[in-house]
Amino acid sequence: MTPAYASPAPVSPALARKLHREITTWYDDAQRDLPWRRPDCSPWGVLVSEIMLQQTPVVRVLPRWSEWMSRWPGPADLARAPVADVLRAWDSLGYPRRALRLQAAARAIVDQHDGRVPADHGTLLDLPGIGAYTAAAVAVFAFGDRQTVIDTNIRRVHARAVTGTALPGKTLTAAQTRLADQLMPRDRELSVRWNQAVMELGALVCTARSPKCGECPVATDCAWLAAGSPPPVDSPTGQRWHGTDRQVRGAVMAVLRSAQSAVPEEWLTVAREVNMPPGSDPGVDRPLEKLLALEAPEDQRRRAVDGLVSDGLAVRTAAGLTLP
DNA sequence: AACTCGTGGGC
DNA sequence: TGCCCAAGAGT
Repeated sequence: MTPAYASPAPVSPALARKLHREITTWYDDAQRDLPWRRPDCSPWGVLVSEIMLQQTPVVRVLPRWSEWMSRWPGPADLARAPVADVLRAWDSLGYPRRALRLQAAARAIVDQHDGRVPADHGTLLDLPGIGAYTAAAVAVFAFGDRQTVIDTNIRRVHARAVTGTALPGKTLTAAQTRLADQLMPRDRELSVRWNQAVMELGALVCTARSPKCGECPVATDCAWLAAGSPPPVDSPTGQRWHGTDRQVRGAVMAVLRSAQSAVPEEWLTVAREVNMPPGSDPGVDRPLEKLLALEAPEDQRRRAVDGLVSDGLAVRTAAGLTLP
């Protein structure tokens, strides 16, 4: 009986060892000098970087991470910070509830783990905002554990080099997890470098668009290249961004971050012809104009505001909306 | 399993 | 310009 699910062809130990050698050797020279990779970076610094890097490019994270770490060097520092300060420090990194969850994780670390970042994968998984990827990443990069790290870069490298497809698809499959496990070096220290190296290869060379196959250390092993670099099978187009609740939420959050005082809710929900607010609150004018310029009806704006309130990203007061 | 949740840069 | 993408998590 053939199982109903597709099982990946096993990777020969010889090929696996060749990939380990070629990619980790490449990494020794090519790796970027990122602050959260330095030996003196604390586990907390690694955790903060991993949360910020969720769906957010490295170049945008770098300055925010540095400010964040000098302001809140440890979990206890962040745990006692005002939420509004946290959301303003998050700035425009996007997905601001990550900032809320990071602070919730800091409080859990203080309350339940004596103020120290847990080293155990399962314990990390229980913290808010930490899923399978981030738990593995912290266990590996902060504590040198042997865990299989699977992010979008690693999935793409595996898809091309081993499976022979251009892109891995949107969701992580069980077959991809099995393949990643198969490819993991048995040796703990090598496995740590392997995780780092494959991720870096995906970020710098084996990129989603215009991969630099001429610079790839495993070009001669690559199943996708050998197959003639077939184009990706087109995936269903996702939701448009223009005119969505998300766009409105983002614009409202930008107003609240820049506001010195509560913002009347009508300013945030009116669709057109607003009496532009008096310039008494310098800084809000620009984000307020951007919000107003969006093509979104009032009911959508109200829905977006309600969503922010129910997510704890904003609070209603008598004077209007503010950060928590 | 399919959706939601921000933001800005590249092509 | 419009679309795709970036060290995902939670529901």
